[in-house]
Amino acid sequence: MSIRTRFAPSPTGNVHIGNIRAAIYNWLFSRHEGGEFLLRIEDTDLERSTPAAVRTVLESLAWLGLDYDGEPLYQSTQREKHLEVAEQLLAKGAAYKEDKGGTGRGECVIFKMPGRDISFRDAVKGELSKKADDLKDFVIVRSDGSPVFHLGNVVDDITMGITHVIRGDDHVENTFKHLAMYEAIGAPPPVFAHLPMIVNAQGKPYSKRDGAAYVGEFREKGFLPEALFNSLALLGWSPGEDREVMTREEMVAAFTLDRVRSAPSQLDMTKLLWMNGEHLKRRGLDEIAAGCRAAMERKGQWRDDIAPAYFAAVVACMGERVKLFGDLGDQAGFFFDEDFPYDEKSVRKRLLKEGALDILREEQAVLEALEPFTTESTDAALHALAETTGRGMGELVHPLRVAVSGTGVGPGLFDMLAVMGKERVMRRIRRTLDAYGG
RNA sequence: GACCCCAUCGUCUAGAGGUCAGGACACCAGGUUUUCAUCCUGGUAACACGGGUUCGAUUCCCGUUGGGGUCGCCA
Repeated sequence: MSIRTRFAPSPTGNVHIGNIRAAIYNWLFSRHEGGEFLLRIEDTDLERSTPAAVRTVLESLAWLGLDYDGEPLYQSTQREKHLEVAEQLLAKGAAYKEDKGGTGRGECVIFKMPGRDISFRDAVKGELSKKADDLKDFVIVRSDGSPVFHLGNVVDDITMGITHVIRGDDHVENTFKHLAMYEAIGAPPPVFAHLPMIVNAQGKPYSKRDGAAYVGEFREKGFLPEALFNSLALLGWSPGEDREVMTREEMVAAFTLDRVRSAPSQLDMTKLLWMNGEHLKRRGLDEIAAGCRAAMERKGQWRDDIAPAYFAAVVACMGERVKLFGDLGDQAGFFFDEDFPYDEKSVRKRLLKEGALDILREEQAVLEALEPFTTESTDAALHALAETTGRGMGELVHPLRVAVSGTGVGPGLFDMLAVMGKERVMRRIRRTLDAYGG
C-alpha cells in the first residue's frame, strides 16, 4: 500500500518554523516513499481561522515548494462526519454523555479509555507506553455540540487514509488517546512519528523573540526558501554522511525517518545565514538581482531611476558579500545615491589623514585623463601613479574608496570604479573635495 | 507535583562495545588581497555525573542532575 502523509495546520495567521519543519518532514517522507502528501486545514476555530490566515499557510507552503496532492480538506466541512462517529462510539459504549464537572453547561460526549496500558512504537522515539491509570477519559463533543480536536483529528486522518502521522513532540500524550479511538472506531492506526521541538538558547520553544520564528519573517528578511528548507530539514535529521548543503532532490533521496533524532535542537541563525549564502551562490546573478530588488522595494530603498544594467553590475560587483537579499540595499546603497553619507570614522582615518587629500587630487587628475575607464585601466593608472610618486597602493586606494563610496568597506576599488563609470566617479571626487578639501 | 521524553565541541551533527571521537557553522592564528567579504592552511573545543555489565564503555542497564513536553468542553 502506498503511504500517505499530511500536514494539518490550524491557521492562526502565522506559520511557526517548528510546524513547517513537520510539514517538510511529511513532504520529504512521502516524496521519498513515492506516496502522497495531503493538506488539511484545521479551521474549526472560526475566530482565528480567517481567509487571510489560511492564505498565509498556503503561501508558506508554496514558497518552500511543499506541493500537496489533491485539494486541501477543510476540517470545518467534516463536522457531520465527526458527530456521526461520536454517535457510533456512544452506541458501542465506547463513549458516554455527562455534564462533566457538574458545570450545568449541559452534557458533553466523553470518550472512555479502555482501562488498560497502551503502548506503541514511535518511528523516531521508539517504544512508548502509558499506564492505564495515567490515561483519563476525555471530551470529544462539547456540550454545545461541537467536535473537539481529538475527534476531528482522528476521524479526518481515517477518511483521508493517512498512513503516517509525523508531528510535533507536543502530541505524544495525545497519541495514546488517539490510539484508543482508532481501536474503538475499528480503524487501523497509522504509524506515528514525533519530532523534537526547535528550541532557543534557553531550551524553550523557539519564538519570535529569538530572531524570527515564522516562515514569513524569514522570507521578509530575504532568506532563500531552499536555504530555510535545507536548514530546517537538517535540524533533527541528517543524511548520515558529512553532507549539509543539499538540493531538495538530494534530501528526498536520502530522507528516512529512522535517521531523525529524538533530541530537541536549536536553530542557529549564524549557520542559517551561511547556508543562505551557499544557496545564493548556486543561483544565477539575474535571480539574485531580482531578489535584491524585491527586498529593496520592501524596505523603501528602491528608486525608479536605477538603471537595470547598472543595478545588475552592482549586484555582480558585490558578489558574495551579499548573504541575504536585504544586504544589497543595506551595504551598497551608496551606488545608487549621489548624496550618499560619509562614514565619519572612515573619513577621519582615510581622508583627513596627512596628505590624503593631496593624493586624492592627484588621482582626480589621473582619472580625469583616463580613457577607457575600466577595472584594468583604473588599476593600471593608479599603480603607475604609485610608482611615480613612490607611494604604497594603500595610500592611494583608501582615500579614493571613501571619496566615491563614503565608506571604508566594500567591493574591490577598481571594480567599483568601473561599475560606477567615469562621470559618476569624477562627480563624487569633486563632491568629496568640496566637502573636505577646505 | 504526576506521567512521559531527552542528554557527543558554544551551535547543528556523525559515530561504534576497542576510533587520534569525524564533519559543518562560529571562533582564533597565518597566507592571499587596496578595505570588507571570499578563498587557502592550521588551531582551540565535546561524549553531563555516579554506579554497574564487560577483558574493555562515550556506546548497554540503573540511578542522579539538568532540560523539555503533557496534564482544557484549545488545537
